[in-house]
Amino acid sequence: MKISTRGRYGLRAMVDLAVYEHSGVTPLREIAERQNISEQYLEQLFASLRKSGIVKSVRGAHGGYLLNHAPEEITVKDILVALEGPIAPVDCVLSKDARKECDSSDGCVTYNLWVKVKNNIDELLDSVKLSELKEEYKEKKTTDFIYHI
Amino acid sequence: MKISTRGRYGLRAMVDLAVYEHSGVTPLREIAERQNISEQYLEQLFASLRKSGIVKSVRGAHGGYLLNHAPEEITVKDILVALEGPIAPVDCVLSKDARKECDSSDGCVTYNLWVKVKNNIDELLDSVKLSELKEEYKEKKTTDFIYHI
DNA sequence: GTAAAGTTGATGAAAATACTCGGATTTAGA
DNA sequence: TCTAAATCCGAGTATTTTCATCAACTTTAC
Repeated sequence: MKISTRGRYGLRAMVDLAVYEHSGVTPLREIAERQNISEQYLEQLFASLRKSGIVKSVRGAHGGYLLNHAPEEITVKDILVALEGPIAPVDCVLSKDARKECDSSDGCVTYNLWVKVKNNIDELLDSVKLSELKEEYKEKKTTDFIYHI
Repeated sequence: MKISTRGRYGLRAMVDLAVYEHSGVTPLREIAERQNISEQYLEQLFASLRKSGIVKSVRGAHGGYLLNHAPEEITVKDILVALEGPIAPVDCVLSKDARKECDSSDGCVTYNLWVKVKNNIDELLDSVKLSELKEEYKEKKTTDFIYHI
């Protein structure tokens, strides 16, 4: 029941991208440096994010990535789903097909439980916007600054 | 963000054990047959369940396993934690030590989010008792019976 | 034209997970 | 007392997932 590094790194990178958005496109090299994540690994993650329409890319020299929507309109769930696929404790809650695969010798007594868990997580992840994490990040930076005087 | 087969199989096995509890000890062979899970794999799972004090064992011929508490007093969370370890989306929400390991170059902006997710799941899994799943199972069986007339 | 930057696919190492095997120990009952 | 049925235990294997790297290619600013 863990979020993989794809999700964790990717979310951190997205917060970083949102924070530095005002200065135009951001090349992965910068995010890699600031967040201490391998640039080539970030390439993989951003390929997924781009295909999901969460970021857009500008190719060529001085290119990089941009948010494709305002941070208020991007949820944590959007980002995690793009990176990890659907968030579900078990596959059978995702589709009828997956449910059929289920070895139903238990009559799926646990099915309702897993549905509840999935809905709970979905709702929570959907309620947190990228903009909120962005503000938190900026506050944190300020606090660090004051602290180090 | 998946529950492993340890958790899924183990939970099913526990529901089975609860349903057939009235007839005394239940050997793994029976659970394995009814639930279609390898008996040897079940041995591993029940070793964990026993060490966590959720079930107790009776060795020797005509031995088997028993619930160590009433089904009303066993929660789904108890079972999953015994089988999979602590349920947390990321390690840093589990202890101060784990948090220190965290590569804090992001100032842990995502920390609060993960704490919320963990608490949410914890609360939900804690609220569902084994007795509820047991009743669901029995209802399901009855329905199946009527349906097949 | 060239250097910077994104794009893509292949691949490999490491870790976690799922599952098996063989044998030791315990115990009820013939 | 012997045997069959169980748990108990440690190791070992196979598969899958995760993490990361590399190389070749395309696009574009200057």
